[in-house]
Amino acid sequence: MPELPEVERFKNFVDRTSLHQKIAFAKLAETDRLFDISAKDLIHILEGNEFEDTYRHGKFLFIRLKRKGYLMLHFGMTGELYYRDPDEKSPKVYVLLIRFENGRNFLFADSRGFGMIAWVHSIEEFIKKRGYGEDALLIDQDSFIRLFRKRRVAIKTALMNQNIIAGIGNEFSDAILFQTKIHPLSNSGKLTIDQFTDIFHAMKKILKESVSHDADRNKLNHYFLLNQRQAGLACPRCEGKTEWQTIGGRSSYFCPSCQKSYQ
DNA sequence: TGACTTGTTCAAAT
DNA sequence: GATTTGAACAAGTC
Repeated sequence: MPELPEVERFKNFVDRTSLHQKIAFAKLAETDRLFDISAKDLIHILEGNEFEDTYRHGKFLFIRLKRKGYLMLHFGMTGELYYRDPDEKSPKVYVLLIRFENGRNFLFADSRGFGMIAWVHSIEEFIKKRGYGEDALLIDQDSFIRLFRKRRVAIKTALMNQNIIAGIGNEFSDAILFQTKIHPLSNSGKLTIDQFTDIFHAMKKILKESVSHDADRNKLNHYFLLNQRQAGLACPRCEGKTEWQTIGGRSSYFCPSCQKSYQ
């Protein structure tokens, strides 16, 4: 599922394929996932325009347009990008199709429809208005600790809350907490400065490494619970076995023997 | 057949 | 007002 590293991969994909080409035409499927602008206005803005540059904040991708603002894409659970020749096989169902003047198609597909498309005038304004936290790769240690110390929810729930920090989802939160031997149900406010410091460094390390491997999960097999997510697995660190529990409305996997809970 | 999965938002509760 | 909780959404997999 697209968390921060996958969105970084989409950003690199756009950089590699789609910048500085004139948009011949744009087509938007009927969708209720378009925000802050009408389909007609968005298409009007896109046609004749060019992608100039890209930015990522948490799980949001912003594509700066040569003329007027940014196209914002959020990938939900199943969002994907394609850049294809017209005669190349490409998904039949898509949310947004952009044809460049060179004849190639840029496609945003999203089979489960949890993604989002918007047009924004300013990235800062968008983030502020919706209350998203700082990006997980950019936040500094002191701010990180200050934010999490005052929360009274499960540490996993806090890590996944995009309004505290942006970019961590269900799978990375489990992997980070396994690394630090902290039970996902631990009360965030009850952890020590040392524990927050550990979580902070584990988070940066896993995210950076994942980004450097283009979000290829197969290259991150040494991070337990990132790819193998099921109950009853042998813990690589102790004699324990993984357990499943719903935390913050999401499936969580952890080792109850070596991940200690702090309440 | 149906339980389970994901990220985000929203409304209700505290 | 701030924070927390949990339901809702779609559709693919097992």
